[in-house]
Amino acid sequence: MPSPTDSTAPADTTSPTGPTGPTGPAARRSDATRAAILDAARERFAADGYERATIRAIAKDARIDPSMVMRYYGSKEGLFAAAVAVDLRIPDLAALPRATVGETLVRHFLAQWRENEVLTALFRVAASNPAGAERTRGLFRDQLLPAVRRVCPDPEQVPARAALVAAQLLGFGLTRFVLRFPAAVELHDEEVVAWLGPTVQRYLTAPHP
Amino acid sequence: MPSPTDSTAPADTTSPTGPTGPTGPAARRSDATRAAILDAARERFAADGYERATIRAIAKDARIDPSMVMRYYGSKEGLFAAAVAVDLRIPDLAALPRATVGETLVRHFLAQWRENEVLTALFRVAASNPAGAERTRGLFRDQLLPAVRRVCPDPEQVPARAALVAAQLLGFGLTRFVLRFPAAVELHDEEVVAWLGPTVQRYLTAPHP
DNA sequence: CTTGTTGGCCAACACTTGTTGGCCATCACC
DNA sequence: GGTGATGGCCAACAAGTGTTGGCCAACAAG
Repeated sequence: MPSPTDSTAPADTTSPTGPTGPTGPAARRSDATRAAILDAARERFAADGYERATIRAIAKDARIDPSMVMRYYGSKEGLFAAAVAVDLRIPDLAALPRATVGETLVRHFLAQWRENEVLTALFRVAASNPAGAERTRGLFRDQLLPAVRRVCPDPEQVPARAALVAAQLLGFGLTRFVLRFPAAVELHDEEVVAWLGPTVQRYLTAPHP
Repeated sequence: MPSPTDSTAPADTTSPTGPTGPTGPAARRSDATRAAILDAARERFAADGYERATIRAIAKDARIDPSMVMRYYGSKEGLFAAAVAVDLRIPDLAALPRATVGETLVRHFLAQWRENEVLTALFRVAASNPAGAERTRGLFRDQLLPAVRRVCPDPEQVPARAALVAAQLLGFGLTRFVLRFPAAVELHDEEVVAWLGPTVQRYLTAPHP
């Protein structure tokens, strides 16, 4: 499986737009199309899940031919991998007042979930697609676990505490953004923070019961 | 959409096994096959989700012809509806010591989830299938909401508290049984009760923050 | 102007899906 | 024994899927 960042497109040996400027690698004419495909893919995966988000539908949304998707991303799996490359940008919990880590995390995840439909796409797919599930486990392992480690002194307890935090945050995201329980949708963000904040705080810092 | 209990099979006007006994409606010769189909369907839906759980695969598991599935359940949607008819059997929270409702609920859901793979099937499907999502909203509305109402005096707060409970319980079920985060799988049930019990207790009985 | 590369589309392939209709064996009942 | 319903399978259909290869226009380099 190709990494999320590389494409299966022909290697860019020579830059058609002249020498690469100092601002980054050469911008190709097709970059706009590539981005349009990724946007459409995220939207479709978030709305329909993996199987029903067809390449034809994604291509139609991006206003290009389905075969272009294959040329740029190799396969549907490659497209998915590229579309849901997520960086949670979890703040450094060790740099915060210890009593506020719970509330901070809840606020952060609410914001992330709302502004990035990629999370909805990822979890919708993860529920019924092995590759998607593996991707979420990677997220947990590589991003949440290290963050929790910064706030929990006993390394032995880190996985359990991180799992509890994940269950709570992911559970609320699921009920609100994926399953769309009306009661979860209608809660104000401040209420959510007030309820979930202390829970996450306890999972992170309370002594093992 | 047919109700979960009725099938699209030809109406049983005359009982082939003689007059109906006092133990219930006539047992038909095909009942074993019907049950085998439902079992196989639950297993496949739980393992693969809606789209990849093909009727052909389900029929193969049940050792019958795919066309039988159509005859007995009308369509794939009808089969799904029949396969994931779930009764959570939530205990009457008003009959319990008020301080134990949280722990009781957590224990109850852990048991339900483990012994009934139907929950895994339902939530796996719900994440990417509108009909499945609607089904989970019905579960929330018709089974969890009334249970919470029995323990919460203020009707105005019931939906929010129920949503929080659902988020926590469903979130853990998701991480352990659907996404299979190792850290969530390895937690002992008693640890889960010790951590989640107080959370659910607070969501149910603590004063509005 | 020629030439080679890049971006793009069209048409098709091979396969799987849900679904349907027809045919045959079995069994209860007259 | 006849007869009709019931349980079951086989073969096919139409639609939709991911994927592939070939063709064409635009444009930069020589």
